[in-house]
Amino acid sequence: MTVTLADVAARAQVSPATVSRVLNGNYPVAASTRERVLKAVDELDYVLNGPASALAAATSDLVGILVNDIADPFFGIMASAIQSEIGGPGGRAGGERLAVVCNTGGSPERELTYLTLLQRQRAAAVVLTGGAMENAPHAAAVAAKLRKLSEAGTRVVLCGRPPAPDTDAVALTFDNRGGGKELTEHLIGLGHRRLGYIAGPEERTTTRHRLEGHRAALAAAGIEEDPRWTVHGRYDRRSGYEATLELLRRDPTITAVVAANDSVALGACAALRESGLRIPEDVSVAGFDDLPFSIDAVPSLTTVRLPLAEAGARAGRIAMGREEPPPGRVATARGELMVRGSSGVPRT
Amino acid sequence: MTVTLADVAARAQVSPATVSRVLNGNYPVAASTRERVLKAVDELDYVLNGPASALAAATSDLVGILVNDIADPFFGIMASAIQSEIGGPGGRAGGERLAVVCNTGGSPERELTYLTLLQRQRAAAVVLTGGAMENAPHAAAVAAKLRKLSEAGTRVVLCGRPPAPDTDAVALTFDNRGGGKELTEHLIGLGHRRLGYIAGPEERTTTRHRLEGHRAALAAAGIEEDPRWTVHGRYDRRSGYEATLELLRRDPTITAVVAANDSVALGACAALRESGLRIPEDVSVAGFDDLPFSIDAVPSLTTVRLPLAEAGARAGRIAMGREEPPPGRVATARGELMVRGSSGVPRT
DNA sequence: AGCGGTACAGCAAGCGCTTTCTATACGAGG
DNA sequence: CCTCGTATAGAAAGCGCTTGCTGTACCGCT
Repeated sequence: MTVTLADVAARAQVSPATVSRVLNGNYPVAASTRERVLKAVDELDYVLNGPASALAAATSDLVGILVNDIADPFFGIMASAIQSEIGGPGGRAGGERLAVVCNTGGSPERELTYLTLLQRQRAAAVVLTGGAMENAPHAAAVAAKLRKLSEAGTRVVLCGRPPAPDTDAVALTFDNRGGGKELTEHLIGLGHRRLGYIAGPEERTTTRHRLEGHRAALAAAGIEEDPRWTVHGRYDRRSGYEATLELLRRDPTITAVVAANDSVALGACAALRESGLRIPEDVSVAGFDDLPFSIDAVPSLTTVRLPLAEAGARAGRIAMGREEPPPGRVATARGELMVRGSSGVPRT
Repeated sequence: MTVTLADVAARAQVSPATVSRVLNGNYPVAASTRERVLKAVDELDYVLNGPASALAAATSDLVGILVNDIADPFFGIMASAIQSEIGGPGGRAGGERLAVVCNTGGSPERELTYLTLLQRQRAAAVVLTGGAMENAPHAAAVAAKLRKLSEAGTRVVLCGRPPAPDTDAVALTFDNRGGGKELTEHLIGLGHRRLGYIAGPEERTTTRHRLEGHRAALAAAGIEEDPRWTVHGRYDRRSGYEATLELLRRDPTITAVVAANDSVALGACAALRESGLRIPEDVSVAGFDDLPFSIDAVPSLTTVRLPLAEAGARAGRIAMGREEPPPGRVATARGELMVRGSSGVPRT
């Protein structure tokens, strides 16, 4: 029924071993033989059996990319960059690899299950993107899994995620804390003293770091934070909308809203506008990430640009063993403050 | 080194066959034995070898999802919906499947290569999303590939993509033509007579269908189209920005810009605004897709909502054999016109 | 002419699992 | 008490490929 290596070998009048070597191309094969084999492959329309070769060679060409939310461009951009370096089809790399994107939906169990699935497939590498859960048992479980994966020869890279202690995973992190601090400093510099903060989900490293940066800036400026000024939500627009309304309810005198990310910031803008407030005349708004649509908002969003594509590309190269891991296995990329129209001097 | 089925069997004092049966759970195994095996699996931290079982069973639990651009929420939303139904970890489905998202970047070769890779992995199902290339040789090559996949038992589903002739792929298409027509009719109804159109890349079914709908509406209203009014570009914001500038240069008197999709529309808005034109007082703008950010634009975007998530979910279920394919293997979903702030009555 | 070396090609032993077929044990029916 | 059906476990034959090792020419050299 299906064509096998043996069929090709028979047709080319060589042994299966030779066909395998032609296909893998790491062993000397005479040009004439190679040609005969290739011709047979073509005529028979032969397709290698992936599982069989993975089994025999004890390696596979699968590379897993874990993302929290595939519908969120934040992850899409990173995934795209990673994938382009993985080589996949069309990539610069030689051996074709199947880069697979797995959507965890931010759920710890799914994250773990995907890691197991990847381990089961004997993946060549795994890249985990985005913030990690701060739940201790889960973090430990993930760390254990990552250790197992490394042991089995799977390269593990964290992209936009803090280092995982007790593993030999390479981490390319973002300086979320520094970015958050800089952003809030900018607002304080403009004269803002009452700033609302819409944080992401709790138990997320990204959430915590950005919030810490924000608070550090407030503290440095001698501003005492009012607990009413912080609201937690999800990393989406809807959440930003609702949280802003809540913020306005709690303290209508705030002059700035700092959002967990750009999507949230957009939701915040919508809520402010519907509440009859002008941006930035009445309230300034700031986001985080600088996704492509942020510059198109009206007014365009003041935010912190994260080198998503660069980090992804680097993560991909490291995962492929095409670039040396950074010294100490950890590298931190800084964000860049993008001051745009949504932030201004507060009314006095 | 690595734990195998045999190790588990030894530890549980049973034969490898029994362990396999416990793990696959389709053969009667005494409760006491099962428990013993499960305990051994747990103690040894055993993980099934995917390739080996795929080889032996001649099936795999991989499901491929092909997308044109993973960084584009249009695909992200569909992929997310598909994946949630595939079962993956956490899904409602029983057997765990690895849903993998492959990013073709809109390149025909990559599309083909990914299909081969998936074929090589003996994927259980493949879902192709988004518009197809209209390049004849390529379309034929893809159709041939899809036929091969079907023959090999891989279920093939097209989501948001026109049917592939001569294959038994199930197609869930969007009525891009009808949506385009309705959108333009709306603008004409408002009084517009000179409408610019920013189309997507040529040789893309989506592009062609939307454009055809637009033209059908013009024709029906007796408006003769000026060739200067159509500009082709990519499906991204940047392209919309540039195309709009070009449109304005060619004919500064247009009163409406219809974009290939929402991202393009946003770019168009930016260009118009920078050109000192108000939306919709001076120029109306319309998009397509109704992505989440479209409602947040200022003014919010008039567009055509496509049931991305619904179609994706259905495609996922069909791919899993959990839902009957539509009669005739083809179903078409209509878009819904969303009239919002970006379209209005033209100046007279 | 005889020798070692090089360049290929083939043999055969698995890789770790699934599954068909066969064996065993037990309770029920005659 | 013997036979038979039922329930459960094991033996063993692959699945299709890779790869270490073993030939076998053929070349250049002394």
